[in-house]
Amino acid sequence: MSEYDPQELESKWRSRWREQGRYEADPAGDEETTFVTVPYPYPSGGMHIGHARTYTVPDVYARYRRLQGDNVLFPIAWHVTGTPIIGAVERLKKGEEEQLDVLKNTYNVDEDTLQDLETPMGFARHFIEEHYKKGMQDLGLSIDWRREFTTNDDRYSQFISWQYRTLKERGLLEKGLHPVKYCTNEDQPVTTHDILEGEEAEFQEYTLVEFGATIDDADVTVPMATLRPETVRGVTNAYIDPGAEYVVAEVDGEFWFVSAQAARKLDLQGRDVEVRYEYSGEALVGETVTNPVTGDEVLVLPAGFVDADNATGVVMSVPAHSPDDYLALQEAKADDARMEQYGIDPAAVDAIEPIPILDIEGYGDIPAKSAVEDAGITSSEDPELESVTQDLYNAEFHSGELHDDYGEFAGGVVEDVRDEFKEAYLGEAFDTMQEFSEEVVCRCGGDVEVAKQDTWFLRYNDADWKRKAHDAVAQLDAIPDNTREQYDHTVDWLNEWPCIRNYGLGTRLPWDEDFVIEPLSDSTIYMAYYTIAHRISDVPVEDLTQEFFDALFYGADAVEGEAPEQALELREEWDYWYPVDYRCSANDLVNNHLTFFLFHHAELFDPDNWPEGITVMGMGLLEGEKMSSSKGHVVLPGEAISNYGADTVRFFLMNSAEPWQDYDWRDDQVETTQDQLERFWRRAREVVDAPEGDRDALVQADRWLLARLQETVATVTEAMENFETRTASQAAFYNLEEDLRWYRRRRDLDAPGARWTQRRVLETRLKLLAPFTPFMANELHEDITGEPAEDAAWPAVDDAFVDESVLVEERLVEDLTADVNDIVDVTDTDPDVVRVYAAADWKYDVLDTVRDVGSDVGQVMSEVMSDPELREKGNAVNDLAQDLVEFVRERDDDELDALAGVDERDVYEAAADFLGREFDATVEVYTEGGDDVVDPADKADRAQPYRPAVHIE
RNA sequence: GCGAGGGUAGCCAAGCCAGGAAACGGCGGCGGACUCAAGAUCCGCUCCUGUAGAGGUCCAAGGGUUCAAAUCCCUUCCCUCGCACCA
Repeated sequence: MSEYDPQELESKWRSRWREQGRYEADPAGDEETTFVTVPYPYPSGGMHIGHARTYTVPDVYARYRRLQGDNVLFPIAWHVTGTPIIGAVERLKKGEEEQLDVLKNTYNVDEDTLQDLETPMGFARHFIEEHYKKGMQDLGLSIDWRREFTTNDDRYSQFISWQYRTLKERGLLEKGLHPVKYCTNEDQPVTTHDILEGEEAEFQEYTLVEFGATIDDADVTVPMATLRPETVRGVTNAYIDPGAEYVVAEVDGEFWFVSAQAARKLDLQGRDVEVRYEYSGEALVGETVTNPVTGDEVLVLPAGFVDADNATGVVMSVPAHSPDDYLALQEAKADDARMEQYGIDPAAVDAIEPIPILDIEGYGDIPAKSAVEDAGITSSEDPELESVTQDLYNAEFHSGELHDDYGEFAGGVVEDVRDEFKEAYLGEAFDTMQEFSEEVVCRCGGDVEVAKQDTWFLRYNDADWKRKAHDAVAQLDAIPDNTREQYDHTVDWLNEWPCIRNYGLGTRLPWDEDFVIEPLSDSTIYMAYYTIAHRISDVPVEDLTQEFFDALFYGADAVEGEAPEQALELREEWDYWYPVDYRCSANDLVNNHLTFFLFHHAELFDPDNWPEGITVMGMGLLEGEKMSSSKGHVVLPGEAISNYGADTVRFFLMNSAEPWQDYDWRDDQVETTQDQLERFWRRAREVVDAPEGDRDALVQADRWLLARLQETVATVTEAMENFETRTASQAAFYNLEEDLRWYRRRRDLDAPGARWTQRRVLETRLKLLAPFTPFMANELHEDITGEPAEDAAWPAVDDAFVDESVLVEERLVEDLTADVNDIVDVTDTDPDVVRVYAAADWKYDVLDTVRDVGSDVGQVMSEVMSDPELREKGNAVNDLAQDLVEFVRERDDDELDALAGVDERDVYEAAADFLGREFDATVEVYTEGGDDVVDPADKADRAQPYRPAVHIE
């Protein structure tokens, strides 16, 4: 194959790998093992180029470790747990346009196939086979395909059941009430995907301040909802919507006056609610209510802005700290008629004054007043009010200091004391209820409310468990290293995690089949399942008992009586591969999946089997923008590969950024990459087809290139160890290419020594590139040596070619060439003669002195001036010493030592022919002050050690 | 707001941890070589000034430490990601 035809080349290697089962890995001798994993894909849609990188990073590492002689396992499976696939199928069955558009136009599903997608597993199967699996195979991922499974498989479920029974036995699962999104129309919990409006809504916990009131001669509680419980001492009055429906309901045995909607919500939130009487809001207007904290009696005023459908429908007013309340109070004071209409004495309203409860810098004594006045706001309709309010709330939260009457909380900053303050009154003056931050509507059109449901939690807040998780973080190779603190932070921050859902694919909770274990909770230790996935199918499902997995993971001693033999056989597989060496994953999973992964390993396995490393990956952009399958803004791997070839796609993805950095797929850049690979191919073919050459005929330029090659090998190897795919591929491809560019100028490429050198460089380079562009590299390597690169060994630095002095010598020639070039450029002359003057001997003596004495110019001078011969030269020595101090400072000792062994004049004489060709001129080399020196322009004395003077004419 | 990361020439991007070169590469642009021509390839230039390899001004902004700062410290501004029951 002489033309570069990636499609033909790549399909040939794909079938070869498939036929050979090339990447099927089994326990063998006692060689090193490497086990890399990547989160199994979720096939609720197709694969795009962003996924391609996620899977290529571990593949590149896997291929690298194989070249290093490891037995490498790289498996994959399919995550189908949960509701997204089910949701997608439902939208398809309903004939939703957007969904059909994505399926047909983005993922090219044809009309006939659509009906196969109408069952969840049918849907998943389609995307697994037609997109993910095909995409992965086209990319040339070195996956052991015998081990694939889905998380809906019976045997997998038995494994997950074992995990959850074990956690329950260890007290790490707990049952409790938890807020969920609940559709009041369908009477069931809903997920984000079911929500039409308010997808971003958050759960908010309101504090209910239990004011006392008397209604129809009966004592009732009027719970007023607030997000700022600490303002309770600043309440001057309350507001209610006089036209809305309210009720007195018995809530957990107490009589509460709340809006009709609030009574229903409280019912959903696990309260025992019985509605006893119905009222309109007006019933409370003009009454007084008693502040449970201060004992103050305050007036209830009518207000249209109160929303009976938010929280309890009754709010307390804190005009000193809420711009809204302040303005509402001003408006109430100004509207005597309205007050009278509700039977309220306007004088009583006029008497209401704001009560400040905290101090903040930058605002007056009454912050809400000064905030409103400074902004020139006079009406509650002013659009600027919202941002003024937000600013004040932020300022109060972060820097407001509570007044003295707050007792133990006095002087405290709101941010620090709010929760404690609230805690102190809970059960007495305070209660709580949940509410969304915005309105939420179900796709069915029904109203979604917060409901509390019995749920099972994973107790990530367990102190012992947290400690073990921290230990797992501590022994982890976190790549990049700054992710380590993110794991620690997440471990500390994680609280109880509800680990079940009401419906969806996956594993049923073993002791309560109504619930299914949710996706982030059934994917924490499944890497262990890979080690046995291809053999566990020989075990009948019913034999996969608790004892079976106990024996498998904890050994024969962990079970009473005879351990199942098959379990012990599988245990050997597990022992052989575990632990996971590296898990490669997206950086947005640090906060949940990856930390869960650490938690569960830390609990269920010994430290020896804890994960050894995690590499996180950055986001992919497409032409500078976020990819989005719903907008069709994606590139499918299949398209990219058929346009450019898999090697180009892989190389671009690995080379454009390090794995943890964000990268940008840009078509023009990918095209350039393809051109570069094609150029590489052409050049490589020339070398392959040329005679082998002769190692004994090496000259300076050959030794230089071979020395550079050794540096490259060292750089690439170190980078590969650290997952620095960009550094590695840049060094192996671009940096070496630059060296070759110089080499081609310097050397007659047909000379036997050059032939040998080029072959050696190519062969080594193909091995270095094999993890990145396996198709091309294997093909060329096989052409040149008879075996594919992947069957060879990773190159080691060859000491025979490590040569610092040849490197510095060549550097002198490069510098000289660049200098002459500069002069030619600036003077705009085409030289006939180039004269090069190496520095006089005494100048090297000054250099030696500088090296001995150090960088203090004064000291260097006094040393130098003690030599009478040098003293004669006066200023020239002074200038030189200054320059040489700089020169020495900028170089390390190795380089200076190497330079010290170089005879500059010899180097320039040897390069004279080359320079002559470069500039089409005669090149003459002299030594400054030599007997034969020809120096018409008086340039020679400008020579410095390793910086020859130059004259052109 | 909290946690993490970032702001480098027209664009992408390295250097920053271990201070010492107008600052690696690539793309784009300009000029030249080769060619009938195009493509490919090769060479040079691409912050400002400059007919001798130089000088000047630079790494978000401002201040500081140092003989020396893109790099260390402080302040400010801006951007990205995450902040949970979505996977």
